[in-house]
Amino acid sequence: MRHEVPTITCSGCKMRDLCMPAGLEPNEMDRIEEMVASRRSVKRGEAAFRTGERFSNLYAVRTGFFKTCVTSEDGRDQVTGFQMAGEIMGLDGIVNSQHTCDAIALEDAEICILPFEQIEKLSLEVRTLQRHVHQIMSREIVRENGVMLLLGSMRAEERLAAFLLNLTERLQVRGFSSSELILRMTREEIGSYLGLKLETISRTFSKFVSDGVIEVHQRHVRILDTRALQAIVHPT
Amino acid sequence: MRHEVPTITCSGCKMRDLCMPAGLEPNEMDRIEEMVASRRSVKRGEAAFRTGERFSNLYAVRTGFFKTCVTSEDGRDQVTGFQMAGEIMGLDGIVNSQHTCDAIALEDAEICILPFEQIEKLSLEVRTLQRHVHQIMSREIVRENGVMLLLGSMRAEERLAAFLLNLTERLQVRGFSSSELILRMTREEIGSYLGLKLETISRTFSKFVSDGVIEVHQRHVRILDTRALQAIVHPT
DNA sequence: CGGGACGTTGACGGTCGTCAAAATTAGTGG
DNA sequence: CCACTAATTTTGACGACCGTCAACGTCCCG
Repeated sequence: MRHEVPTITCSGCKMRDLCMPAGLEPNEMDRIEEMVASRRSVKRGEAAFRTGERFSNLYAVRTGFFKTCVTSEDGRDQVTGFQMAGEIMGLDGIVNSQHTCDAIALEDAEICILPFEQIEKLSLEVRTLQRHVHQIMSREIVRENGVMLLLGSMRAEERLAAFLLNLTERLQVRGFSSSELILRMTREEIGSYLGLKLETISRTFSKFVSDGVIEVHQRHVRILDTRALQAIVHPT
Repeated sequence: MRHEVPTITCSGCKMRDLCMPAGLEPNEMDRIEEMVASRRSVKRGEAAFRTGERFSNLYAVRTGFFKTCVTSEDGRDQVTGFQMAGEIMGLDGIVNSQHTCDAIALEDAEICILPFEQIEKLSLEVRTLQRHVHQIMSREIVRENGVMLLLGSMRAEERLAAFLLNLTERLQVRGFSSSELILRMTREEIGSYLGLKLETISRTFSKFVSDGVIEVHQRHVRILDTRALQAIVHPT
C-alpha cells in the first residue's frame, strides 16, 4: 500500500535550508543524499507512523501537513503538534525503539524517510550533521516547553491567539503570507492541541471576528490586526 | 561564589546506572570521566543556570532536587519539570546556545558539569555515548508529550494523582519507598507544573486524605492506596 | 442530490480561579 | 535558644471561564 519513490535529492529540495544542516561540503551533501533513501506519499488521514510501531526512521515532511497525537491508556488523546514542510517527525521513537505517538497526514503529503541508523553512523563522521541532529531535538524540547506554558497558564483567547501567530510565523518562513492562512485541521484538533473543546475554539474565533481582529471563512483565516493578536497573547 | 570540586569519578557514583550509558568498555569509561570536568554545589534557591545564560554545559543532578521553569514575556511562569538524582538538565540550551529556562535547586544540591563540546567530540568516537545522548533527548521529548496530555485533558484530581505516581515511581527506581515521600516543592510549584492554582492543590490533597487514599503531614506524603490513585488517573 | 463530517450558537452547570482570613511552619536575627 | 516576621498552607465563599448538551446550519464528497 505504501508508495515509495526511490531516488531524490536534498540539494534540489526547496525545504533544504529548513531541513538540512547549512554549510555542508559538497561531498558531505552527497553522503547525506545517499542516506535519504526514499520518499513516501501519505494520503490524507493515513499515518506516517503509529504508536507501538517499531522505530527505525525519522521523517521529514516534504509537502503537506501532519498532526502528531498521543493517546492515554483510558483513550483520551492529545494533539502534541502540527508539522509542516521541512519539519522532522519521529524523535519520540528513539528512546525505546518504538513510536509513542501517531503522525497523521491532515492532507495528502510526502515525507522523506531518514533511516536513523544511518543518521547515527553518518553523524559520527560529519560533525555538521551531528550538531544538526542535536539542534533538532533541542528545538523540539524548547517548543514543548512553550506549549506547556500555554497549556498551564493561558486562557482560551490567549491560547488561540498564540496558536494563530505561531502558525503564521512558520508559514512566513516558508514564503507564505503572514496575514492569510488555510487551516488544515479541524476545530476539534485545534482544541485538542490547545487543551480546549471544539465549541470553545469556535466561540473564540467568533469573538475575534466580532472584535475585528481576524476574518474567518471556513478554514480560511485572514489576520486583520496582528498587533491585537499579540496583545491578546501578552496582556500587559 | 561557585564551589567547584575538580576530581570525581562516574564509576564510583551511585547514580551511574541512571546517568551514564551501560555497557561501556573500561577505557571508554575513563574517557567519559575525563570529560566530567567537575562538580558544583548549588544551594537551595540558587540556579544551576538561568534563562538567557550562554549554554555550554549539560548538568547531571548528583544529589538534591531541582525545578526547571520557563517565563513568558509578560511574566507568567511555568514549572516544566522536577529533576532528581541521575537526571540531566540543560538540553533546552543546545539549539540556540542559550538557556531558555531556569534550573533552581529546591534543596542544597550537587551537580556534575558536562561540557557539551566535549560530549559532542567524544560521542563521535564512542557510539554508546552517542546513542545515550540521543536517548536522553528523546526521553525528554516523550516526557513532555506526557505532560501535554496531562495539561490538555486531565482534571485536577487526575493531574495530582498522576503527579504523585510519577514521583514515587522515580523515587522507587532510586531505592526509596514507593509509598512514602517528602515533597521538595511548594504547593504553588506543584500547581504551576500541573496548570493549577495552589489552593486547588491544597484542596485536592485534602480530598485525597478524606478519601483515605493518602496521608499528608506538611510535605510528608504517605500513599495508602496506590490502586485508588491509579484509578483516579485512568477512570474506566 | 443526499448523507455525514464539520462548524456555529445558545442555555446551563461544574470545575477551578479569585479573594480573603486564619492557622501553621520556616527562617532570621538578637 | 527564643522571639518575631515572612512564607506557606488550609479553608470558605463566590464567581468566571469553559465544558456539556442540544439543535441547527454548512460544506464536502461520493
